[in-house]
Amino acid sequence: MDYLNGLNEPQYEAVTTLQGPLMVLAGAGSGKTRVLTMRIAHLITNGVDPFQILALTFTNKAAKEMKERIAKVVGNSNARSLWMGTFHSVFARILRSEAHYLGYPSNFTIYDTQDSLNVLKKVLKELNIDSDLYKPKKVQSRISAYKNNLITVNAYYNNPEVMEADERANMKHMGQIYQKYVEQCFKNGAMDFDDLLLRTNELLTRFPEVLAKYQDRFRYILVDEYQDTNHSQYLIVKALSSKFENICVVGDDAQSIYSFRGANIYNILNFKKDYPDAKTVSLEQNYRSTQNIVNAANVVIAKNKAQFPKNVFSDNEIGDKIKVYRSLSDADEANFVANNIWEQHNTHQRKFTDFAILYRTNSQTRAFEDALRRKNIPYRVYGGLSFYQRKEIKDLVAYLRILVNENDNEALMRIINYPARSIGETTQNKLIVFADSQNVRVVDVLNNLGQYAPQLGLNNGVIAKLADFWSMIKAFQVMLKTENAYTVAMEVAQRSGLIKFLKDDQTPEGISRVENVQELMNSMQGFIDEQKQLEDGDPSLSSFLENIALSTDQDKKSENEDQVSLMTIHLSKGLEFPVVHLVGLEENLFPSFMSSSTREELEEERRLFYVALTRAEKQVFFSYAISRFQWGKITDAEPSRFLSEIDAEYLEFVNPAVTEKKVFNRSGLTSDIFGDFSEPKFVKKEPKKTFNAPESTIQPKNLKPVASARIINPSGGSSQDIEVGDRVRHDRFGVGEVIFLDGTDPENIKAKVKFATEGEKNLILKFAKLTKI
DNA sequence: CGTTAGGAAGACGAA
DNA sequence: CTTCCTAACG
Repeated sequence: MDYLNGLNEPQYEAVTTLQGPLMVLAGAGSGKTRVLTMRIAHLITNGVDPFQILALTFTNKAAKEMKERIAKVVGNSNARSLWMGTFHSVFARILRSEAHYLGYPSNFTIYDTQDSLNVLKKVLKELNIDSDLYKPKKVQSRISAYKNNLITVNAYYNNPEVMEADERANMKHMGQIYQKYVEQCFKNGAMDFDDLLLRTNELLTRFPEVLAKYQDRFRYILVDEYQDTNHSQYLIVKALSSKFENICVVGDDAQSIYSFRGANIYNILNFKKDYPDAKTVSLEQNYRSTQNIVNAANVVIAKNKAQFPKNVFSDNEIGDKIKVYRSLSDADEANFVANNIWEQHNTHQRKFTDFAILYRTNSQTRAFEDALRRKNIPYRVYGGLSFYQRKEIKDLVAYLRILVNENDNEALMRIINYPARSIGETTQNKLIVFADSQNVRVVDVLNNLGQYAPQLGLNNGVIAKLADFWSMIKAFQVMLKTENAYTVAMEVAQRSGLIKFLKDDQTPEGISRVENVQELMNSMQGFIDEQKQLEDGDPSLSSFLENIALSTDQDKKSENEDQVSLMTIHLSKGLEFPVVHLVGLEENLFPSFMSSSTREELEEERRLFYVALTRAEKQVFFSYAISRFQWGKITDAEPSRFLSEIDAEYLEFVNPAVTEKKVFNRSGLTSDIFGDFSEPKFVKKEPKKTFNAPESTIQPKNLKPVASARIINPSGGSSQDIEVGDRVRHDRFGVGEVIFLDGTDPENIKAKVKFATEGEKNLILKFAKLTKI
């Protein structure tokens, strides 16, 4: 049992308490993952069948890593039979095998947020509901809230409270919309993310024999990140564990950051009420960060009211103070960060992977990408528009989805005329209207085209096109019975005309789309190979589709490349980095303007701040800008209140040096710049245009990132200095050389460029979108 | 039927 | 600024 060596006292207790309810309050960096893995290993070495252990993690990547670590202690075959994964993936798997209870096909499609939004938009249109009053996103989040609170359509109509709330919000048609949306998803054989949990609850409550089966199987249940579970997840865990009560939850109330998607911090705060016999263990020693970082984080989080009292501490070195950098603009901030990383890389022997840039919103990435790219610093952006949300990927995936579940009307309508095959809007509408009138699905009409054709009111040419299209799909389906998923997908990509269509577009965007499709094919091949090696692996197409539907950005494996990580704070949960740049510390950005109205919202923002801070091992850099380019114009900003919540003793203000003096030579300003956060008024007096240096007025497109082809979000738009003699690319005129620059007003600099093919052109830099090459 | 230009509206976080 | 949607044209 040498794996127990080296655990501290509370860790040891958490690992060796195997029976009964247990709550482990694990502060940031307190060795939580280690405790979880060792506890599972300990269960197995004490004779528990791994098959009877269910471990719910926050990401699939975490599950995978934990399994590997467990395997090292108890061996591969033992670790393999563990049930381990996210709520969504574990219960999707269970729902597939029990789908018949609910009237669902076992090959149901999983709709992501985008898919479900599309369904909703159609529902709103069909019901003739004004989408100005009923913003699809708003409607979607309300429906999500119903589902997460187990308010089914029936329950909705029996719940005057909720109905009244909707009426007060001027949304009295919500019930109608909700019902239609659920019906449509059911008809499509599809579940959205919330359904995976809601339907699991339905399964467990309506069918006692199913509940009993899984209660008996999962005798030991562990839940990681318990503070971020929602009501629906809470009930699933409660139901499954109620027989044996061997339930171990691990979490940190100070790190609850997902209430916007229904997470309920009271699940963890009230654990003792649910299980009065529960034992509580607190892991308070932080092994990750310096004392300075831990102390600063403690000071901030102490401002929150709703939390367990705790005393997180570090025995590590005291460490550097947190450096605070005040910048003039978002571009300036990005330059500071890039310079800083560059310098530390060169002088302190740090690898690029040691650095993380954490921000509140995805839209902040661009400035940093530009700055890093200009310095040739390799980086990788996590999150944002994820790979699988790209249009070209969704298009190909829609074809594949149809093969697995032809009832998936969303997928069908997406591809029926893509690439264009003359099945236009009019035809599509006729199909839909007709299918509705016959109370069948569009796919049923296609399957019985001969029978229905006379009634459709379409001419023979169009009918032939429909028949062609559908026989192609049918051929793919037949092929799928004998060939593997990769072969079929390749055939689909080619025969559907998708690849050809994409290849016709020779713009850099078009080329990258083809590469993306190629990348999807590669990842599919990789998935198949991986699954084949697993004893219980499933290399089928439907398995692949489920995998990508539930994949997270963290799940994508890093290539072991030396790259700076860029991500939102939400995505950084559970990760750690030697050096963290926490950027955009401004009021209305962080805390977000959407979340500063109530105390609850503000406390969550503060927890988010806490999470960001505690990602760092050695060094933290804060930065904020006093003006920022957003919504197409420059906006003034004040420093975030979180900065003023940290005692000055933990902070150090960095001199912003040259840029500042260049722009501000007015006396007095530079001297008190770092003084007073509480008096932001002088910030507002700053002249706005001064920040608009030439670099921010040039917006070249299609900059190829130097980092690598793996960058998730390589869309262009950047700023850079252009000088006489530079070689540049213009969207229309091609490549040329800058021969003359004219003008001092940054808004209005003209450039004379000699193009190879087009001759000399006078261009206004602001509009010309030149790319330096 | 398909493409494109132009206008309106949208932006916090994400399985 | 970007994305989405509609209107007009080819």
